[in-house]
Amino acid sequence: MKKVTITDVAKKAGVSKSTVSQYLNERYDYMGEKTKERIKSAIEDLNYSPNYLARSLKQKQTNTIGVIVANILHVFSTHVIRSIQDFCNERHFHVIVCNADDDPDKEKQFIEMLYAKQVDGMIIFPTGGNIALYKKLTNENYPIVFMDRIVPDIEIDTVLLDNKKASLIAVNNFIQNGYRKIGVISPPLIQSLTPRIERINGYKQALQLHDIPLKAEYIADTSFDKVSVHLTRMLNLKDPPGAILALNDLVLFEILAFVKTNKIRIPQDLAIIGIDDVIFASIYHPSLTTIAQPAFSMGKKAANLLLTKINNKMETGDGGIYRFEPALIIRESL
Amino acid sequence: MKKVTITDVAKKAGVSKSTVSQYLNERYDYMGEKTKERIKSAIEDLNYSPNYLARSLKQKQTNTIGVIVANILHVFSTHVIRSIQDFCNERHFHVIVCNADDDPDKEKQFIEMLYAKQVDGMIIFPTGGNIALYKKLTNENYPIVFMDRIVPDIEIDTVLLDNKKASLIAVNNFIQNGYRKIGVISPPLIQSLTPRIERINGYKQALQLHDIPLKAEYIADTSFDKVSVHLTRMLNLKDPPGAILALNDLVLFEILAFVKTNKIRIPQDLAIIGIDDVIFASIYHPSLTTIAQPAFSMGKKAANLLLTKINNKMETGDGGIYRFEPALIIRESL
DNA sequence: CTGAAAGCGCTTACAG
DNA sequence: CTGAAAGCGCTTACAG
Repeated sequence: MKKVTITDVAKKAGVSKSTVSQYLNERYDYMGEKTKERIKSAIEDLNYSPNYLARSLKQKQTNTIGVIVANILHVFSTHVIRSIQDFCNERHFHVIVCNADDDPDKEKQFIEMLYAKQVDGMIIFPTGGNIALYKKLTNENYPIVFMDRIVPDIEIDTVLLDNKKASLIAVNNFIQNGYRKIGVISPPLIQSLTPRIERINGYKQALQLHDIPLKAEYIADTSFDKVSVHLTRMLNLKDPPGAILALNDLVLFEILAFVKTNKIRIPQDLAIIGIDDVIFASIYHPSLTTIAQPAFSMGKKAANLLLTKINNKMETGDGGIYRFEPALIIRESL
Repeated sequence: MKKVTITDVAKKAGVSKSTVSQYLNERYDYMGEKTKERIKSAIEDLNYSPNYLARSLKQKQTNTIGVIVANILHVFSTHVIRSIQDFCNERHFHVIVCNADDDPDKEKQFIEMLYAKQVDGMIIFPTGGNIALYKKLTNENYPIVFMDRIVPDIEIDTVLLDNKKASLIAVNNFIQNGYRKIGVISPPLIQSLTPRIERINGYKQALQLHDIPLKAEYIADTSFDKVSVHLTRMLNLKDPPGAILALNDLVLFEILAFVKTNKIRIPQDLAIIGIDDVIFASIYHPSLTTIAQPAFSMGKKAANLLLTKINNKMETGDGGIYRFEPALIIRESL
């Protein structure tokens, strides 16, 4: 079953390959009607489907982009990916998604693979562990957009949440509702992970603005499997927090698991706000007040920035930072 | 910023392109040590990265597969995709995911695009609306695996849940717990959507096995936005059901939303089992008894079948049906 | 209005 | 042990 090529079509239609190619690319400018017809029916008869690989090789454009996500387990990643796909598919771009699993080595491999496959550009949730590689790509003007995390000293457009504001809003909301003993649980505070750092800073700043002294015992920075340990510790303090800010969806999940096994009542025993609007927030009992990231807008923005770069062959971008507004969704958990 | 090609490397190393190519493909059989070294350092000096597009064109293999999912909103789809990706990435295959959105036209477009891009094979959650196209591909021995849905009269390997059994297990569990008035809510029963049809049949069969007469009023087949309407109707029956089987995750979600707004207590007022083990099942209050699909094994199986076909250039498969066992996860919702 | 020719960046028999 | 040549399936100036 050998594939039918443009040569077969040309032969069948009694014209040259060039003419068939013109036809395929809709450059009809000077093409005779009968020629068009003959090519059309030859294509149908032979059931010809052009080989985009060959075209891409020649045109140096694959109409494909790569997305390398640091960790696919976050709802945020999922939503961003979906929105990138929607945006790109409408514009006849394909997207290849890779999950780096927070591992810089994997990230490196994926970047190199995608690059070798000649994808026209990449949207990366950077692990932060491949500075040299990021630099190399920007130096040669390769289209890249970063998502969610800022990499210092690199001139790449970056789309992310106004993370500090997310925490500010959350803490303010607690305070407005009468809570002053406010704890926070964060995943490990690694310097390169912008959202965590900024959110913790926002939390601290918000307390200071309200003249509430920071308490180290109210702050936990922990891997997911140890969330319950820290909660136990906090809630057994002489003066335990009455409210907890969950720094992201996975932390929130662990907190809710803890709450369930320990029969803690929300919000009577513990008020909760989570950053990331998890899908079950509205049906949970009580429904959960959350800070939503506009993941769809953010994905769309990143895709738009990238495709614009690809189409205009502009410089890789000025390292602009595009901040998106978090949205407080008030429900019943405080 | 022109790209460096194999010709540049050859020139720099003072050998021919052929030799560089041999080197790249690790055919060192007869290659002199000094030659190897020279090529190696030339590659490093020039920062050369081979163009896989050109290689693919020549070798007629792209090391990329396509996945076309009927509807990405289901957890099941998400998990299957993740598992396909993991499996493929380990084997240095890339995957391009497309969401057909339950629209046969979109599905057709995606199939044709992916085909034109020369992906080595596809895993499809078929909408069922493109029989001619599926046939065409199998006729030319193109590697395809179907997921989740059976398309009649087509010889394509298909991986799916033992759906009937899923319902049987659920209904049996209700009965063992003393429930005999058991309702079911299903998304629209379109003939081509195997899971729904089989699950409804399983539900009916299970009742018959226990000599419980079927009641049409206990069965709702409805779009998601009308789930609450049907629930209202059912629960206002003179003899309302005391238990409800949610046929998939999205239906379950709607039921839980209804339960919340109407302050219905689970399981006292209504017992629930959902097919699909939603992520929040364990932390929900009460935690939810579900029937889990082994989505990861299923994705892996599909990927494995496909890659085997691709590597062996075997016939497109005998139309084997690979059924996976549903697993009852007992929690507290009945 | 259409065709011949060169070329995209590789790989692969084959010759020596 | 290495190189010249042909070819993968397209596109694109350019000639006529």
